[in-house]
Amino acid sequence: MSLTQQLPSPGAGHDNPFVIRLRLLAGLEEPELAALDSLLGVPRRMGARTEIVRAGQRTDRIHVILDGWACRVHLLPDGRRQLAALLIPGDVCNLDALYLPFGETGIATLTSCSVAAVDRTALRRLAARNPSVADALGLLGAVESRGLVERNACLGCRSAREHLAHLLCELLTRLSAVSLAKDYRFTLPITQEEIGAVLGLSTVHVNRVLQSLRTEGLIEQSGHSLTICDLESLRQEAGFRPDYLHFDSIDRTAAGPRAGFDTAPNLFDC
Amino acid sequence: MSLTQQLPSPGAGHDNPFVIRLRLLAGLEEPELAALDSLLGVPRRMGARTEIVRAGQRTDRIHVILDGWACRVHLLPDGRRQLAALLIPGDVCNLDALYLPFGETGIATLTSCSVAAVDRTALRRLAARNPSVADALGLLGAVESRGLVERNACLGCRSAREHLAHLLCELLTRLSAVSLAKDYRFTLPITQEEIGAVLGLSTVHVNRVLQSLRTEGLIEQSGHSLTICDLESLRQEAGFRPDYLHFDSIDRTAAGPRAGFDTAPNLFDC
DNA sequence: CGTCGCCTTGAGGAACTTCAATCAGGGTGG
DNA sequence: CCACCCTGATTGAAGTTCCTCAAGGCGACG
Repeated sequence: MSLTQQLPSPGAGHDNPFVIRLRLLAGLEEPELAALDSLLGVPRRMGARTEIVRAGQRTDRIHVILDGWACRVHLLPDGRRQLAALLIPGDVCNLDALYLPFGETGIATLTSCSVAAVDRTALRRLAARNPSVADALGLLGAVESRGLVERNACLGCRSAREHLAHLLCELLTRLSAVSLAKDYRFTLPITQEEIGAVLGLSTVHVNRVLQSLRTEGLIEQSGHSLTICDLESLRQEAGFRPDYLHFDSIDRTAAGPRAGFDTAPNLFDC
Repeated sequence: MSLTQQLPSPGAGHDNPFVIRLRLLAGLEEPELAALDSLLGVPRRMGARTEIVRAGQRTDRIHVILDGWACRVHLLPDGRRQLAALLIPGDVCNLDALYLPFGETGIATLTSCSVAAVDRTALRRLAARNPSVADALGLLGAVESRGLVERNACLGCRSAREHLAHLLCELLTRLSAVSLAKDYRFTLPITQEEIGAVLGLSTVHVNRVLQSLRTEGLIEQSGHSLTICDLESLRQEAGFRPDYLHFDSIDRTAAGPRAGFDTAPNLFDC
């Protein structure tokens, strides 16, 4: 689970969580990492709750979170909003803007953030010249898509409790990968209302479910710090399988079928 | 809305709905279309409700629906299933397998289907040689991702009625693009249970909501044929905006901000 | 000390589910 | 041709989950 020991490696910008992610996910090596790092402009500091990309507006830059939390906000015509993703350091905010510079979903910070950006045409040119960059981008997109499918399943099938448990498991895993969680503890710097917007639940209900997880000893909260006391139970309840996050996709590509699926039932016999 | 008049054009396989989609979406032209068409193997005929790709198993081929309906099935560890997408002629089933040959979601036919396939490495090689193919694949992926985000919003924010109305609007639009809908009428060859698995609702509830749409004269059903009697009301209720389907992305890329978004409120002021 | 944002709690209601039974249509075997 | 069966649509009734509204509490900050 702790994938972050092999970090030390010389070169520019390797404290950069985006670089960490690319190395972990896509196995990118030195020349490409440096090229990408140099395309990223100077990080911009932004306050909490400010827009990075406004919904419906053209974007010619791909944004990357280096520090802080942000989210993708999908606005419905009548004003309701669904958070389509929580973005943590290392995450690309709007990869789809590489091909679709317009969209109904915006990007906004949740906490104060440090955000870097790449021009989309510059990135596409780099990818066209450099196949392993192209592959890395393809992988990033595919993994993002998997995450969306998983969240769909959460929204469609899972109860509020399962869904919240799933989110916490996912956050622990993702934050661990960029060294932002230790000993099952991490900072959860967002409000219950925002959690509700991710889960498709009301604030009140999020509160009650969190509370029940707390009183049952599955998690502990103090201030903005959350610790998962019983990961195994939480994972079990959530039906959480970290595979879809693909923090180890390199070996995976060469591996055999996944454990637990060898005897998977026919799709229509369940 | 009828985007399919300019079809006549010489060349191989242009009755192929996949080719139609690629032309519409990515503006691909003759040499690339022919190259793609030649990579696609001989279409395979498959019966209704059979697996195309089993969840958890390695896939080295990208599948394309040429005829019939299929779906992406996401299995939860405990056996519940969520349909992550309905696939109609012209749709790519598992584009993400280009980069991630393993996954927790399978592909299965719903009706009898004709399905073609490409080897993933062959396709990647073609993309590496041919930038406009690479762009087309990128676009396909981005559009798919947009669809997932929209469905997330449906599952998270919209009521059963809104969600169903949204699905019907979406289907009309997508089917129209491949000439499978005429006069607001199309064939809906799937059961209410399957609709429920898409919407995250029980069969019984789907039945009741469909019924209310029918009695209010918004839609008509006879056998497997569905006609939308009052598209405007349906669209209004659903909050449906076809933009995310990107059937016209070429012009869109060059266009200004979208209508209705110029005055979009701040993400946090709603 | 007052205010503001956020968490918490209670009560009542709406949306949706589950269970169970019935109905309608199409195909099959006799 | 008819009895049978199987799938899928339909209906009713009872129960859960989650929502809305509304009020308090608590800590941070000016």
